[in-house]
Amino acid sequence: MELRHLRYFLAVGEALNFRKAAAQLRLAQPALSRQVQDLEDEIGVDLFRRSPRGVTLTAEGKLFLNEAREVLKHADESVEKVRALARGEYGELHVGYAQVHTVEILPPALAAFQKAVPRVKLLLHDLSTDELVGGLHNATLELAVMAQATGERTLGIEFEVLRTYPWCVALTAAHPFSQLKSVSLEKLATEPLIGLRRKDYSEYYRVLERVFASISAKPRIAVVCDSVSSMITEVEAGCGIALAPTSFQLVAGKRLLYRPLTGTSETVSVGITRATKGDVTPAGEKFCEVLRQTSIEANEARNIQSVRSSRRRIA
Amino acid sequence: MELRHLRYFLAVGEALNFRKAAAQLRLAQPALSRQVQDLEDEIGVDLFRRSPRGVTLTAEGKLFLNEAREVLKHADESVEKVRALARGEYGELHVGYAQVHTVEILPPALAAFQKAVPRVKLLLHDLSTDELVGGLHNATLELAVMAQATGERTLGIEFEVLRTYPWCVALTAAHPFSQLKSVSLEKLATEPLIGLRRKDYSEYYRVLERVFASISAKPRIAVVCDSVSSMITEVEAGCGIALAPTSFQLVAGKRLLYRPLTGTSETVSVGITRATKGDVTPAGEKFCEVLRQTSIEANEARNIQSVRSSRRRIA
DNA sequence: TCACTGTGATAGATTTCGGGCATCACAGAC
DNA sequence: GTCTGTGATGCCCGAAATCTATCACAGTGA
Repeated sequence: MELRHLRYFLAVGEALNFRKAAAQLRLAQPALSRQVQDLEDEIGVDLFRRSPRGVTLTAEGKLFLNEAREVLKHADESVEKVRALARGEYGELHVGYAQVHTVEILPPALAAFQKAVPRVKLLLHDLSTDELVGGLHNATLELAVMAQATGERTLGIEFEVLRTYPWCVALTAAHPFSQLKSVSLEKLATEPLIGLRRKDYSEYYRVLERVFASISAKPRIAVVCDSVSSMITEVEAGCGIALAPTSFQLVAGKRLLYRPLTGTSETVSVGITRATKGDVTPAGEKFCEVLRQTSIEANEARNIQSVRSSRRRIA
Repeated sequence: MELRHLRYFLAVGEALNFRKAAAQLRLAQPALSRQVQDLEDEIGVDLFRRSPRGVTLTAEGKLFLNEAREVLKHADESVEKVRALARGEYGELHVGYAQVHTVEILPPALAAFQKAVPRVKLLLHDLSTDELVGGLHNATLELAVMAQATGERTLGIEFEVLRTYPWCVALTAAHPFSQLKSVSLEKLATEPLIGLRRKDYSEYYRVLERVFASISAKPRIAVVCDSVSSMITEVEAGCGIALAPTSFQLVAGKRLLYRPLTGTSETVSVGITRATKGDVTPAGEKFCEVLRQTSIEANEARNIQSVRSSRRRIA
């Protein structure tokens, strides 16, 4: 049995007339008769009652008509799915992300992506930097949206900047630095800091040590936190101040105050990370495109805003 | 696209080797390669990555492998269903029945039928005699298990006896007739009877009048009931006695007493009723066969019992 | 009553295409 | 290097799907 048999049977079953069905199929009537007969022979059941006045479906024919319709539909849908997968409009997409660095980038991208390709199931994995890199290496993750990682583990890893955040100092109104317009690196070096656990946030330490090395100092970590949310709590509780990228503000919001850090041009680059020879699916490429697009749009919106505020300052 | 393409693709996708897959399909390798290429061309997506060392599935290929498997399974199952329908092992079967007359016949038949052909969905319709005959005529019902109907409406209706029940008199211990071993027709004619509504039980009246006509009498119906259950209640309440087939005992049980009716050889025949030119499906025929078989078995069991009880009487 | 119409089936010719054979090109293994 | 095993390609044959022409049948209508 071939799909041809089902297509032909379906046409006859719907037209209840071999000649008309044959015309619809752009086929001569005898060919159609023959194929339908072959089908009946093969399944060993009469599907039609034939008479010189036309055909009617038997009970078996009625059942098989629905079945044939479904099988053909199933086959069509299967092909469509594969084509959609190839176009990046269907399938699953595993994307890792770093919570703190992506609060600004990810939400609009997700919204735009779901609108553009609703049939792609986007599976988000909130992981630490090390886990993200690991996931990309072992292909658990296709892409990651995160701060740029450095060091040996990034061999075979590609990074594409979407946005950069300068570093700032997070503190409470009670802290003396809150009186300053900005905090210099030298001043910061004298302060006990709230830091993150080295095990999960090795990148944070890498930056911290690089920045302080530029003034031949070492950071004094007074409290070690295992997550950004506890870091916020610690700072809020007045246990110390924290060095963080400005994206931090979007997470902590008005719970804390923020001051620019001077004395370094170090920034945090946030963007798309992927394995160099990890195969990114069409859906993955599409998601990258959406990320780029929404990032550009967000940057433009921010620039317009900053132009406006500078105008206000001028005025 | 034909099922052949799916079968071939499936073989290659599972073997991940064209030559081995071709051997399994009892086909030369080039033919298989060609067909799979045709499939890929048609859907416009590469399903395999080919190399001189073998083949691997692409992501699209993996998806389509499952789809192909399902479509082929779907097609197979469709054919199997139609064949099962033709064998009477699948489908729906609408059977009407008369509650009172079939308490002995139907339950064992249903059990045996469900065991024999579990994939047939048997739909039972508890209806009055007139509704049953109507259902057979308009093909709502394929078969009915009921007491034999007579009169004009049974034109084009066939009946096959499964069992006969003599008539008896149902009464309470308080009634004087309860002292009798049996009740003669003449005695019954003097009694006010509990009857059924003529509208729904025309057959009952036909019999009643025929029986009493044999002694040139007319039945005195004191109370008219619209169902057998209310008839039982009326008799139980002492409002009168009722003429009923002995199958009645199986419904009313020990709530009432029963005495044989003498003076008539009239019996109620219960069996299979069908429309003469109504097409009975294989499943319907199968159900008839089960009805006959279980009826025979039940009759044999009853005969053995009656032999035993007569032996007891002799002893 | 008899030609006419429309039905599906059948017979034989034709064409299409699925499949077989021989062979090629390639990449590891030895 | 040779050998082995992989899939692809070119060419041919034959099965089978299709086409044309025709038949057989049963209503319809003049």
